[in-house]
Amino acid sequence: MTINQNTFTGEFSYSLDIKGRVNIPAKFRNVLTSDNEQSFVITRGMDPCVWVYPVTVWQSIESELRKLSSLSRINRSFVRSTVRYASSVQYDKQGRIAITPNLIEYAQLGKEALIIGMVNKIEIWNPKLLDSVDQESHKIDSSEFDELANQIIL
Amino acid sequence: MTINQNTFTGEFSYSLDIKGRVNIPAKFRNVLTSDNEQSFVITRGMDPCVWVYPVTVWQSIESELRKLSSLSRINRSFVRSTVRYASSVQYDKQGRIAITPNLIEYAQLGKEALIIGMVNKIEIWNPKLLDSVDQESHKIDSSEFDELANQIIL
DNA sequence: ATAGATTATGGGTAGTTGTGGGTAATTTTA
DNA sequence: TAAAATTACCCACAACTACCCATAATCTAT
Repeated sequence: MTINQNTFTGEFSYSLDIKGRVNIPAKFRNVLTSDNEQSFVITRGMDPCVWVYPVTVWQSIESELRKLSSLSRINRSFVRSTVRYASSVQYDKQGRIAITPNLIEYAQLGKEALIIGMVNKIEIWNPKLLDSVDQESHKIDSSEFDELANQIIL
Repeated sequence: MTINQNTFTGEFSYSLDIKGRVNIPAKFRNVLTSDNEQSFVITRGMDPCVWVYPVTVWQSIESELRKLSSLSRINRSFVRSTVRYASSVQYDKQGRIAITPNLIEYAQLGKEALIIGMVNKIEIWNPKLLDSVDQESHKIDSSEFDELANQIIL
């Protein structure tokens, strides 16, 4: 067991079945710490995709949110939009979680589901949608992109 | 005389077998520190080849990525594109790692695999592809090499 | 130079993983 | 309250992967 706990990388093409279930890649399940009790929190991503957090990671996000004063209007609206669509799900014996219709619609998920490890969380995408979002942002941000790459990648 | 740890130099012609496995040269395995637990992280190179990092080296990249807040669109897109094709692999008793179909396709790997030490990481090339990329870039780069000369002394 | 160890390559097998679908329990709706 | 829909839990199977052993080529040391 070599990888960091609760850390996700890599890309997987899986399918969303008729009941709205997707498999969580075995590699991801295997690095999930046991205190998560096979459960994730799924919610809307900032991009049009589904975000999947280990519950323990989500809990630490919640405690950050708690620190934000509700006096500020922006804070209230940020907290609301973050928490509103979040729900906790446990994967079944085959390693699948059920995505709520709400989120399926939001991420425009069809049969194909692209699952991407994003270090501290997992994203579930409609592959075609990701393509277009990707191209879009590459056009806009390429210089800032290079800057980040210079800082981080060896 | 001991060589630097986790430092790779030299070139090797190995073969990719039918199951998509390549041998990591013994010389490379022998300089890999034990805290890597015989594991590498493989991902897309900037050139059309496969990059192979010792896990410990990759982890330092990961911890930089963790600092980037997902509130920023550029950050999200940067993390995604960096981590998307990365996966951790452990070499077997014969010293081989399995290259994912994804990466085999990206690097256009056939039976021949050229393995090159790149100091802090390893590159796996289709030898013919490297030839053409090499010739291409020689035309372009000769002026930029002069610029590099200010930074590095050989 | 020769024996022994190491290294590169091939392939077999058992267990794991991804996917589909069935059935009973639970919730929702009329 | 009964019917309909949804959910939770179960089993089955094909494809894949991890792990094992075998062999030939290469290197090392005496």
